[in-house]
Order: sequence, then structure tokens, then C-alpha cells
Amino acid sequence: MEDVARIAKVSKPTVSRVLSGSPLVKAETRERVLAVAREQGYALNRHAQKLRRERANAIAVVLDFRSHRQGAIGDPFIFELLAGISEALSVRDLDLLLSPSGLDTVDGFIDLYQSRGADGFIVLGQGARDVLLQKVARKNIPMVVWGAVGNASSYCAVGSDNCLGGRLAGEHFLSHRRRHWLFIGSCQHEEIRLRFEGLQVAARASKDIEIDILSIESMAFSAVHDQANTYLKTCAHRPDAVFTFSDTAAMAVIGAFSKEGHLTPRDYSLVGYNDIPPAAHFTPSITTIVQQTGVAGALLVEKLMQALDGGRPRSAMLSTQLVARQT
Amino acid sequence: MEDVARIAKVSKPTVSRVLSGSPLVKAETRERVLAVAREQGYALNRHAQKLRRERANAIAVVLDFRSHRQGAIGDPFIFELLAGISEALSVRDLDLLLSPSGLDTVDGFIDLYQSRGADGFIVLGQGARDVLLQKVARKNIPMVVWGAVGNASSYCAVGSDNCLGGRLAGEHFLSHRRRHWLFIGSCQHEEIRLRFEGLQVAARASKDIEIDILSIESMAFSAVHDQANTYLKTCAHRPDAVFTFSDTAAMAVIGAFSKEGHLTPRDYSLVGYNDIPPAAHFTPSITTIVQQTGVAGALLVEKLMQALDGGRPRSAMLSTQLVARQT
DNA sequence: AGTTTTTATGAAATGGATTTCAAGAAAAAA
DNA sequence: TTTTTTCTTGAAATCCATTTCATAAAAACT
Repeated sequence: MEDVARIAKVSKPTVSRVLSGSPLVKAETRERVLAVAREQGYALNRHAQKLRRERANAIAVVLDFRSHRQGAIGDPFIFELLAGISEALSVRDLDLLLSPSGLDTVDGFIDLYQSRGADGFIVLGQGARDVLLQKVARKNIPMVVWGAVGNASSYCAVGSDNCLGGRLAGEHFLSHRRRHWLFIGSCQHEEIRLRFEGLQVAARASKDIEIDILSIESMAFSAVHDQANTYLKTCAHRPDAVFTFSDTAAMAVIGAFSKEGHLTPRDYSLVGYNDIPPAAHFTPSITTIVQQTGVAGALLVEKLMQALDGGRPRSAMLSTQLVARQT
Repeated sequence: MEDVARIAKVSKPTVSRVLSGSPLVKAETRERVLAVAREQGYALNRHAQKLRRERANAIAVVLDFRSHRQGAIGDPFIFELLAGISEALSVRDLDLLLSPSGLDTVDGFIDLYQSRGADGFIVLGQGARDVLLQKVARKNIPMVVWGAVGNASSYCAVGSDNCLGGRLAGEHFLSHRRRHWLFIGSCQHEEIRLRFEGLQVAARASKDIEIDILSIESMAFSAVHDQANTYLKTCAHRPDAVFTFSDTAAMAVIGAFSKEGHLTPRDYSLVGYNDIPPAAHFTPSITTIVQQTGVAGALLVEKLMQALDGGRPRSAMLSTQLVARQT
């Protein structure tokens, strides 16, 4: 920077001001400095800048790859979310640090934050980490979480209205006069537990509904397939309605059940989640719950910005809708 | 850091040495410093460190979200790749900067590199950006690219043997005595063009093969579905073999063709790409080409490390296999 | 013309860790 | 016991941009 200053016949501070777009510099000087900087191929050192400004200008996005690989919870949904976040951060000129290591303990968060590695955190899916996140939030670290929107959460959560999603599925079953419902998914995940809860709420509208639950540890396609198959072979009552945690899981169920001659929509109604593109064209096509993919990422970033400004953003719940496909 | 030094009754350099694990410090001193640092809740400033060390300790991963949303080229494949890269970088204690803005010009790359924002780049899918990447490579910026492994590429590329993938598909068709082949995908993408090339190579084994190509601009599910449907309605010869750029696209084709009564495997053989989990359980199940998901990310990172050490890593091609499912 | 206000610029201090170089202490060799 | 070698440690220089504070120059006002 000194070189640029010398060649342009100004001082370092002036160059700095020009480069950070300060309005305090005369237009003529600005042009000159800019020209010199360009021809000298000068790029300022980001770390010196971050050091001095005491800001990282970066947000860490925490994503548990393991639980999202092989079409787990979110199908391509998490990817869409990531795209939205990336876009929203880009606009604000913030860097996106993807899943830095060490964030499986509170100290990991504290360290990254204090060492100015990141100004804030966006956690995608609280999964089984809720306790950890509660602790992090108590340390006053700017953070927003995508996932279940709890009632008394100490951190700001943004997520779909999973309970509504469950209720919609239940109402769909009711309207088809289904009585033996099966829910497939792991209640370890709060988001999924809420969907189950919603399903139960809907069931209360009628007295003779039975709900069974098939708890799946792994979200992998083959695990769902195999467990669903085993379930059907050993259950007392074959279900006439199935609600799965994802469309991909729904596909697994279709495959697993059809092997036993249990067919949708003839023998049972099926509702998936996420409305992934093939859901509409699968044979048979899959009724599903859509989340508001588009706005999610932007909303997360917006809330985080509020937290960065010292505010305490409110949690937010995005609505969901049912897309009925089976007749 | 000064505080820690004072309390532990040592000097700043000693603290620095302890924290960066230097072996020059007496064990006893090390313990004392570590204890003080911990109890004081001290975390060193990463930017000061990066400034002094003149390294970012970060890798930028460039990903064109737009072309990968809605189940484009890679289905979940890109996600797997990302997971692998994240893992491999974590092990080496490098940060992952996801799709920083401004990387659509050579100057963007140069700026990020020179300003020490990133020590190197991993570009996922060269898409239509090949020219840009060639230019970047010429600037001696450490970079590896996932995508088509060209013959005379000036940069290090790692990718599947797409040509082999195409050949395998073709051989599958030959063994099923199919004569009217249809390739679906955009040759704008080098990777996909190579698959088409491989298909043509296989076709030469027999004299009476006709290959048609349906070039799709958008990789979106609905676009593929609609164009495939239109194609079938207007084509002179109905194809008896279809090779698509992804399994998701294959599903779209199944849907689009079945509406016109054109069914697989009865009327045509179908080969997709990537072997996504539902492919095996789709009805009908989909024959597909598998890429070596597991090693891809690690290999990319390894190559980049070589480049960072001043080497010129060789491009590498990963093998692919055909998973036959339809009878 | 003289004074006040505004605008543009620079000198020096600052943010925090690392590295070189030199020196003191301890251990080994003579 | 003296000399040489090996370990530990610290002072000072360095990485580079930003910000405060002060001054010089220009413009605006009596």
C-alpha cells in the first residue's frame, strides 16, 4: 500500500480511504489512486483489514454432512437453503465459512467467535444438538438456527411450521377416510417430532384413529426401505396411511410395500415431505408437504444481521402447504 | 496475548510458541502457559496470525448454485463432493470458503488470492466457464477443478471418466439390441459432451445405429420432462434407447414417455447417471452409471495441496461403472 | 482584507501474532 | 574447573490497513 501511495503521490491513509470508498477524498485524487492501484495490480491484505477492523466479515454455516448425505432429512432442501444463504451473504459482502471444524463443543464456538474467525453462526438443523446450541446461545454469540421453532428456545430459530405440516398430512388422511396411520421418522429430531405431533393433533378430530410410529435411526434410503419392509411383514394391522419425513423416504416406502403387494393409492394414502421435483412424476405420484424454500435462506441471514447489530431477533415460522397428488 | 504472557510470567513469543505447538518450549512452561490461557479464556486472533504468516489457511470452493439447484447436473452428487472436500480440508485444518462472490472474472480470482482471502481454489464443475478457468490457471493461482478431464487443459482437473460412462451406456444398449438411441443433455457442458462422445464410440461397434440428441438448456426437472414429451410427439422414429445426464432426468423421461404409452423397459432401454438412492427402487428401476463419490473430494484436496506446495499436479480420471437394473 | 468554516490530507498510533537474532542458563565434554 | 554445546527464553522488528487527531488549503462569510 505504501508503494501505491508513493506512486500516486499521496499518503497511506488516503489510499486506504479510496479503497474503502470513503467520501472524504477529492474525486480527482480518488481517480489517480484507483488508477495506480489497478496498474500496480494491488490488492489489499484482507487479514490486516480484518485485524484492524476487529471484524471477520464472515459467517460460519454449520452443517452436519453426515446426517444429510444419502438423501437424509432434507433431500435437496438443505442444498437450496445453502444456496439462499450464500446468495444473501454475498449481497452483504460477507464470507461464508462452511462447517468449520471443532463446532461440536461449546468451546469450539467460543473459540471461533473470539478469535474472530466468524462474526456469527448459522446452524442448519439442530438435530440432536439442541443442548449444545442452548449453551452457545447463553454465551451471547450471534447465532440463528434452521430447524424446529421451539416455544421457549433461548436462541433464535427459523423453520417451517412442522406441526402444521403434520396436521395437513393428517387432514389429508381423514379426508380419505384412513384409520390406521403410520408415521415414519426419528423423533430424535425435533423437527420431525413436531410433524408427528401435528399428525396426532389431526387424529383427535376423529375417535377411531390409530397411529403407529416406525422410528428410523438412519435416514439412508436403504435403511428406510428395509425397515419399512420388515414392518409391513410383522405388523398386526397393515397401515392405510403413511406419512414419511421426506419424499425420498416415501419412495423407499412405495418400493418396500409394493413388494408385499401393499399398494398406494389403492391400499394406503401416502404423504411425503419437501416436494422434490421427481415427487410429481414418480409412479405413483407422491402427495407431499412443501416448505418455503425460497425465503428461508434470506430470512436466516436477515435475522442474523439483527443479532450482529446487538438485537435479539424473534424466532420465525414459515408456513407449509400440502400438495395433493394421489386421487 | 500480552496479558497471558504477564500472568504466566513469560514473554509474548513464548506464549505464541506454546499456542502453535512449537517444540522449543520446556514442558513445564508449556503447561503453565496453557493453563493460564485456558483460565483466561484466551483465543488468539486469527487475522493477526494470518497477516503475519502470510497465509489464509483457507480454500475457496466455487460452486455455481444456480446450475445445481432443482436437481441439475449432479443430483445429490455435488453435495457428496462438497462433504468430501469439507472433510478433507478439516483434517488439514483449512477453512472452507464457500462460493465467495466476484469469482466470475479472472480479476475476481486474482483479487481474492492476492489479498490472501484464499490460498487456493477448488472449482466444482467447469460448466461453460472453461475459458475463464484457463485464464486463471495461467496466472499461476493454485486451483483444481472437478469436471471434464481435458487432454490439453492448462489446469489440473479431476473428474470421472465421462467418456467411459457414455461407452458403458452404449454397450448396454448394444447388448439389448437397441438401434435408435437418444441422448439427452446439454453439450455446452464438457462433461456431458464427453458422455455423448463415449456413446458415439460405442455405436461404432455396429453399423446400423442411429443416435439423436435432445439438447436441454435448463437442467430443471420440468424442463427435461416437457422437452422429452414434446420430442416423443414430434420425432420421426421413437427411440428404443435413452441415455440421460442424470437419474433425476431419467425419472423425468420415464414420466414424459409413459404418458405417450412409450414404456421402459418394454419399448426402450434407459440409462441414467449418478445412481442416486431412489434409482434402485423407482418403478421401473433405473440402470445407471456410478461415479466414485467417496474418493473424489479427498482427491481434489490432495491435488490442491500439491499445487500449494508449488507442484503441478497431474489431472486424474476416476473410473465409472454401470449398474444394470432393468431386465 | 480578515475571519470563520469546510474540505482534503498526512503523521503517528493501533490492532495482535510471529520470527529473527541474540543472550542467558543448563548440560555435556574436555 | 574450564570450555563447548545445547536448550530456553526474550527484545525488537515485522506483517499491513485503519483510525484518530492535527494541520494545511480552500471556500465562505463579515
